[in-house]
Amino acid sequence: MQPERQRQLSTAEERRETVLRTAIGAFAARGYFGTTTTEVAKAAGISQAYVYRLFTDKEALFVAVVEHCFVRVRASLEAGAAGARGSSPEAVLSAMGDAYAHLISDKDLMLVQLHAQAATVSEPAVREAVRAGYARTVEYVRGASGGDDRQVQEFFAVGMLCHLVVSMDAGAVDAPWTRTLTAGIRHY
Amino acid sequence: MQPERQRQLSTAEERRETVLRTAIGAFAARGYFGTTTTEVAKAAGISQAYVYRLFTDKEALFVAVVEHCFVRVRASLEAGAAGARGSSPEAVLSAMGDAYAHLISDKDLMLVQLHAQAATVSEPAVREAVRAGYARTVEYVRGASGGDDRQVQEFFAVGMLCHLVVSMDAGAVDAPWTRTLTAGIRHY
DNA sequence: GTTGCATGTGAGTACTCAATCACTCACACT
DNA sequence: AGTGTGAGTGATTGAGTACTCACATGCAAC
Repeated sequence: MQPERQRQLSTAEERRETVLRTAIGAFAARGYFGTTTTEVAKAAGISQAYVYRLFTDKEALFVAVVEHCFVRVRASLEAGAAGARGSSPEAVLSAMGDAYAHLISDKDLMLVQLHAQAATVSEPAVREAVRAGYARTVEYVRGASGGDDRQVQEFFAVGMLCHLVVSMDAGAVDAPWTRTLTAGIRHY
Repeated sequence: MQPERQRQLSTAEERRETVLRTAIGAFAARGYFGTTTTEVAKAAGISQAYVYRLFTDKEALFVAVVEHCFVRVRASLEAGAAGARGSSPEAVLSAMGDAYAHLISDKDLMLVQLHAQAATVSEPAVREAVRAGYARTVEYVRGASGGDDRQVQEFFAVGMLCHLVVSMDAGAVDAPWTRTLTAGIRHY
């Protein structure tokens, strides 16, 4: 027998990544204030006490989750843009929008962004993370698409409208007003 | 002396209105989960116990606050539209946007809307209130402006972008990315 | 002025939450 | 086998939390 990987303990770094991944699902439903560290621990399959060995406190945990979300969003935009390199700004923005629509077909990622935006008001650390996340994302979208201010702004405005539609689950309501708001918004 | 109003006790209905008005400021900072009923009581100048005589529970209180916000938003849009009656859809939408910008120069109203949107995910009663609020608002904007689906959708997309900008306090950050996001967004 | 009812509160209850700590166990290395 | 270190947990704590209830007070009508 080879000395194949058989240990039952993970490294702290692996655990941290597991927590970041699974905590998205936990925070998605009830946000920063409404989600307990016990729920996060359960989602990651560890004890609540151990959460505090991996992250200094609940705020640091949430901030790490938010940063993780922004990284994933950017990765998805990059993948989308890669398929339309050299095209017109409109085409690149459309490809990015499409990639993003795929990314958030699982709603949790988007919901965490929404909750982070709300928590921003009272939690300075979260505000810094969200600002930094949008700063990088806006500049990336501008650079990769070559679009002007107007186009980039519209890209994010539509993204925000998307957040509204998803949070209300407007897709589940068939009415003129939901059709107006969701018109042309891709979802998979 | 006339029998002028001199009583020190309010009617329950008056108190309820006071609570709705002042609770906006309380909920604005930390949202549904993060705000305590004690804070709401303090803001209204009554005891925490009495909050529960005026509203059946915290959820009903928050829902009432959210509905109150939507009423105020609609009133402000109506006032804006009144000043541009008979003009082109673009002009009416612009007047509405201007009225809304004035309304939310005090950020609390907008922040409550944002927090309500977030709470929507896990609180069905809040979801219903938010859906009903947007349903009426979308139809009002459509009817009063005479704009088509595309214009109405953009009106709300810009509104959502506005929420993002205010929640992050992007106006306080002077950088290319904030200038891109806030370009053309009125604030007073 | 006393009766009846609505307004309003102080002092709780039962519970949950973030955070801590003493502790056990797994593993690599000698 | 022995030892040092990092992974991981059960039990607990102290500070809130939503919500309740017995009781007080204001006020109008008779």
